Order: sequence, then C-alpha cells, then structure tokens
Amino acid sequence: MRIGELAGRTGVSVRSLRYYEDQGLLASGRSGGGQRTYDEEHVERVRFIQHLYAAGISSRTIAELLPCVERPSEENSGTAQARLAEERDKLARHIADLSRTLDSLDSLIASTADGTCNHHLPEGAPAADPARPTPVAAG
Amino acid sequence: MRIGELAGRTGVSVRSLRYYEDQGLLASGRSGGGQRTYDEEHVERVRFIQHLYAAGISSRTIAELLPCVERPSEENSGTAQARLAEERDKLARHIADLSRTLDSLDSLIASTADGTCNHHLPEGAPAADPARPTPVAAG
DNA sequence: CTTGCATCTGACGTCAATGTCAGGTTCTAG
DNA sequence: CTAGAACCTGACATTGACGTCAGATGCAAG
Repeated sequence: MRIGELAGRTGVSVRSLRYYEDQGLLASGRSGGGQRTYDEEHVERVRFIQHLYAAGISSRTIAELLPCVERPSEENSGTAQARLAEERDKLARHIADLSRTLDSLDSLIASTADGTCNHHLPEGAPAADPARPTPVAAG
Repeated sequence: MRIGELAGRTGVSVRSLRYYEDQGLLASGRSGGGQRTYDEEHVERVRFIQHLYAAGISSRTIAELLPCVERPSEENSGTAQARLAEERDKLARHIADLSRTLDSLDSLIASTADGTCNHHLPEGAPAADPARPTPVAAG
C-alpha cells in the first residue's frame, strides 16, 4: 500500500509517517517512481509507535528501543534489551505516579462536591483503580 | 517566602513559576518593592500543578480545573466540577492505555529475550500491574 | 496525451512549556 | 552607604511533533 492508505488505516497523518521515517522509526520500500510502499506489518508498527508516543517516549528513544527497523540486530540487541527494560520500568513508575494523581483528583472531586472549595490540595494517597468511573457526571 | 525559595522547594524553575502565574494557575502576594511572596500552601499547589502537567493536562485546562485560585467560586463551581470529572475520566482512560502499552513492552521484552528479534509487535493484552519490576536488568 | 489526484522534497509556521538574556530594581550583609 | 545576590519585566530562543504550503513528479482513467 502507499502512504495515504497507511495514514487512513492508522489514523496518523501522512506528514507524521514521513516524520517517523526521518527519525528512523519506520522503514519503507520505494516503488519505481520513488513513492513509499508499505505492507500489513507497518500498520501494526505505526500503531505501536503511537502507543509509545502516548507513553511519553520521545522519537529518539523509540528509535533506540526499536532497532529492529533494518539492523542486523545481533550485537546491539543487548543494549536495546537494557534500554527496553529501562523504559519499561520508567513507564511503570509513570503509571504509578498518574494513579496517585488520579487519586488526588478523586479527593479534589470529593472535597469540592459538598460546596467546600478548600485550597488545601489532597495529600498523598495510595494507588487507585483506573477502571472505576466517577460517580458525578460520569460517561 | 520569595520565588527563589519556592523554586528550590518544589524543584520548579523560577521561570516556570512566573509562567504559572501568567497562566492563572498560581497567585502570589507582592512585597513593598513588588517582589512575589508565597507561603506553605503554595508549595503544595505547585507540586499538584506539576502532577497535573505530568498527567498531560495543559495549563489552560489546569486553570479551568483549579478555579479556586482567587475566584468567588460560587457560580462557576458547577462547571469546574464537570470539567474535573471529565478530566478525571480522561486520565483514567489514559492510564488504562498506558497499562496496555506496558504489557506490550513486556511482551516485546519477553519475545526479544530469547534472541528472536521478531518485528511482529505484540497484540492487545489485558491490563498489567504497574508495580511489578522487570526481571531483566531491573532496578 | 490530458486530466486530476496522490505523492515527492524542502522549507517555514505553530504551540506549549521553558531557557536565556538584557537592563533595571530590591533586598541583605557588612 | 555599598557590593552583590535575588528579583523584576519584557523579549527572543529552543525543542518536539507535527501542520501547511509550494513546486515538481508519479500514476490511474478516459
């Protein structure tokens, strides 16, 4: 497929796909006339890249994490493995932080629901269950 | 305290603190000579603002979420309440997404640990426990 | 071959949060 | 009072992930 179809199927702009290639995140074949060509695997890859972006990982780091783009992947795989584990743990800590922030928001919602607009922001709270919806104005 | 001390205690740059005030996130008193003054409550508030930033919430949204800065907070509190619940649920969904990404990273780590550098990126996986450390190169 | 849409490269614009610099003022120590 | 650190306002610079535009080229249909 060409770049327009890949963009349509992934919800990522054509501009971004070219940018990913610039950054070394995404490889592409070229047709005779020089147009980029992709196949099904690229759809998965682009979606995964989007997830990593959503996790706050920069394109440079993504390029380090996914060196399987077009490397022989034999000597550098050890380094990539370490970077991967490092970023994994960083993401885990980030999720834990966000869960605490979620708890803080819940405390804030609870404390402002009764009309008390107290500026004393919520203290540290234990981790929350992200799947529990808010009782007020949920959905 | 003055702005330098607040910066030191929160780990936020002086520049950012002034920016927060510009954006209506943070109020400050002024001394005779026009220098900003803060007290203990501002320390908590700045830290909370940082958490909201870390949750991917923009300064404009934060300003909408924390209108208690120096508003009468009587008529707009209903709107703020709705925005608060909205952002809370958005954050919860974001956390769920990140948990799936974490699972994907775990799958990637597992699949690359045995030397197989397969480009077939991990499928959708159920939510993970963010607190579990990685066995390889953990810590 | 022509029409027209998709694509190409390359460059500049944007936006948010922050860095940094300049030139002037306030506060604190001696 | 004086030196120097901290602070003030205002402005321009930076970074990352794009948007957007211009001018040229590829490609499928008639």
